[in-house]
Amino acid sequence: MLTLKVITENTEEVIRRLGKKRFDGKVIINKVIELDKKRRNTQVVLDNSLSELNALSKSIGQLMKEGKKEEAEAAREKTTQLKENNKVLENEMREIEQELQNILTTIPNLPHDSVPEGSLAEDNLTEKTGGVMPDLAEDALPHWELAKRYDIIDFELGVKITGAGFPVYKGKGARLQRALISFFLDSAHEAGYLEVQPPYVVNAASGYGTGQLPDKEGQMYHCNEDDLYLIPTAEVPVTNIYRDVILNESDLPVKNTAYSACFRREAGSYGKDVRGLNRLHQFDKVEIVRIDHPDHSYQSLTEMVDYVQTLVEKLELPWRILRLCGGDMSFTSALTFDFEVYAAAQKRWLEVSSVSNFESYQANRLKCRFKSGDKKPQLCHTLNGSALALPRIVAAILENNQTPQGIRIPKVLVPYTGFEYID
RNA sequence: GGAGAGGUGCUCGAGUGGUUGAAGAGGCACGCCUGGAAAGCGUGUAUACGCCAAAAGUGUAUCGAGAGUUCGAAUCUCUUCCUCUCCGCCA
Repeated sequence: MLTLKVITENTEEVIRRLGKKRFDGKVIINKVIELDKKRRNTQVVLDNSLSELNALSKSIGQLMKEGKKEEAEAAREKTTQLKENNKVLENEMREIEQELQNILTTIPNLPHDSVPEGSLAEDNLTEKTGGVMPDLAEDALPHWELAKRYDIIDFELGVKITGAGFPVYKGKGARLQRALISFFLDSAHEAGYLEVQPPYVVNAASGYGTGQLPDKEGQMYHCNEDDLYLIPTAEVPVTNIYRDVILNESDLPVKNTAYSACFRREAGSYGKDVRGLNRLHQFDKVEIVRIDHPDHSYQSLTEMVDYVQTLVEKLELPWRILRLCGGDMSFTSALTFDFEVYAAAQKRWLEVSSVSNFESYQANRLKCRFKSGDKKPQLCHTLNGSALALPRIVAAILENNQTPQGIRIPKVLVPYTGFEYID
């Protein structure tokens, strides 16, 4: 959520920058400013009125003590009207604040100045590429065929047990999953991230804190009985560790990593995008999260991107980094880099990581602040990135590393899998 | 699921209607003391939203949350959420 301060002090700039996100803010921003003005005015009147009532009450107490009954009685009568007046003002205030809040949650974050213009995937800027494109035979198989051939991932079985998008990993398939998780967690640990194991189910306040609610309500699985949500990413529980927290400036940057299963309803997805492992309702991911000082957050973002790059390099996959254009970025992000790896049989780039700086947008909802010395608390910046999401990594490994003697496991993973080939 | 207890500041903990934003202790910060440290002494130590050009200052709100009683609520009533203990069930 944008702060009122930013909106009221840099109105024109806010509207201009929102335009880059394909969000027409002219009307809505002016509405915010108007409401904010109304809110201030109402508060002045209300505060004065409350103040008067407080003073009156105090004097009544005093008068009673002194035994001046009549005077106290007179003062008491005066309070009646004040109280009625206050009630009206309080309701008005509440309505204004509610409306303001409702509007603010519909305004996306401002994109960073370096975000390219555009609204389509084609408008994303390729920042960097690396790795070697595999030279596959004409009859190379897509990963869902390979999964079947080697009997390592059973999509039909998942359909039977749960439904589409919930595959069952078996044998070396399951062990590969576990190997990747361990490899990613160990790497993050070495890079200085504190490992945490968060809950996979969160309350509404947490969903709201990171921005899944109310904007993306329909994307999360919801447990009606207990009013809890299955996490779509570990970002939600991990970032919410810092909800309503005031950190010391010296604690920054906070660096956390977590593995979790992720659950996404993916309503409306179809076709080749959801084939095989390309898009699942449940998948595994290791996430990195940082809470940082505003002056340092872009340095952190760079470090995180560099870190993720080391992962895809170690996995020997062809990769590229995209700087997302305004229209392709998430609602809450200020700057996002996507990592894609090439799946050579599908001949497609697959997104495996998204690394973002949310600046103070999430922190404002979370009320995640830091304090330096005796200065006023200030909003932190929050960042996160996948490091990495498993299914598409697995898809690319299967497709790119297919050989006549089986699927070759990247060297870095062999100590984790305990085997060199899936055969 | 059944029964009970409880939710106060960074922490512990007092507080059953009237300068209580909240005693006391601890912690922390700064200062004094010291050759240095400890001890000791002193001072300070919430957040949000306003007012003010700004600082100084000042108003309002906040003792889990919401509503109510009252001139006045941390204190009384109701609702609700959460935590803990015991029993039951159970990885």
